[in-house]
Amino acid sequence: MKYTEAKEELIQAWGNLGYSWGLNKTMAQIHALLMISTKPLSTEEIMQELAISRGNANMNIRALLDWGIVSRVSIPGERKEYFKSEKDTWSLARQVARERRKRELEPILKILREVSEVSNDGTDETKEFRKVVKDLKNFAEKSDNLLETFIKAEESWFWNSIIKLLK
Amino acid sequence: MKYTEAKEELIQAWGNLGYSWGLNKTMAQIHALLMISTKPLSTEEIMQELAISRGNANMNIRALLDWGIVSRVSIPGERKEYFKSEKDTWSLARQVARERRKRELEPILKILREVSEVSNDGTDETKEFRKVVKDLKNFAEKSDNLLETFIKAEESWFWNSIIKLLK
DNA sequence: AACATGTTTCAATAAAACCTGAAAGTTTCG
DNA sequence: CGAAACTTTCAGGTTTTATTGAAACATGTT
Repeated sequence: MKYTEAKEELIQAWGNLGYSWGLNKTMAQIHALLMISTKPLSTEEIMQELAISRGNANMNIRALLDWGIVSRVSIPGERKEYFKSEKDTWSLARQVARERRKRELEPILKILREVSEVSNDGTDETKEFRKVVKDLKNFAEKSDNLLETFIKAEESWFWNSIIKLLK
Repeated sequence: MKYTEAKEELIQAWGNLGYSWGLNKTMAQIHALLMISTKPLSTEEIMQELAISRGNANMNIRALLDWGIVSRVSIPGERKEYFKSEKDTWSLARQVARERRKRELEPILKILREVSEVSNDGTDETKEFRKVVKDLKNFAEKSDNLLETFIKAEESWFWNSIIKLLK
């Protein structure tokens, strides 16, 4: 397989995967581009490679900075801004986990805590509701702890434990 | 907090969460409804509760059946079909993990395996590309194994191991 | 067969998400 | 200051995705 073809395909696939991780397609594609680039890229270069507009490039780069998985790089003597991606897959995953925890798990936990205060009026509906919410809360809290551990863990420690688990 | 209010809020929140799990909003809301219902519901009842059309209800119920997290129930003497959700949070999570693995992780693994065959022409670009792909592949494979274990695991065994991990 | 009861499909429509490009804004430097 | 170099914003246009509702389809029942 040729390089340009492989590159094309990876960017495409990354676009889809990123999408299911809560990024959007373009965001994920910019990220893929930066992942495989040997050097930081400017907005200009990104626009060109992906054939997207300046506004689009700008907005999605900002979103990536927001997620904390891309950073600005200044090159001495140049006024343009350049961008590079965190390349270590492990830190990348940790960062994504951190964001998703903040954006998704925490809000639902908040709601679950709120609605678990529903007044018990003795009807079956309420009883069932309380039961379901309790279970969900329990699960969500366990997941939250697990995620937190993941986020804080060292790579080697984590995988070693997991490998033990898998055996 | 009153029941109807709590119910409303939970359905709303579940809609959002479900969305970030790869379901769509309505699908997730139907699911929430079935989770807290004390009895199986008919299409009619679902339409009413969520104020959605028949077509919409039908399509999303089908999608939930497809994901394997909702099942049909027939009530003797009734012609209508009723639906109920798997209520055990743990099996639910397992089922979602199973589907997402199939729908997301496997496709990207396939691509990663393909593009890792990129011919090494000695340029820096190719070198970097091969390195990145190798790392990603490694990570994706580890995740795949972990997911598989999760999917196959017994609840108690899994959480016990995790609790040990967390300590 | 005609009817009643329920389910599925799908073309049209509506809503949401996304992208563009030009204009406005900012920073740097002579 | 004023111009050049670069970045950000945002109204309007495009694409994608979700929803409706009515017609077609099934499956009994009389």
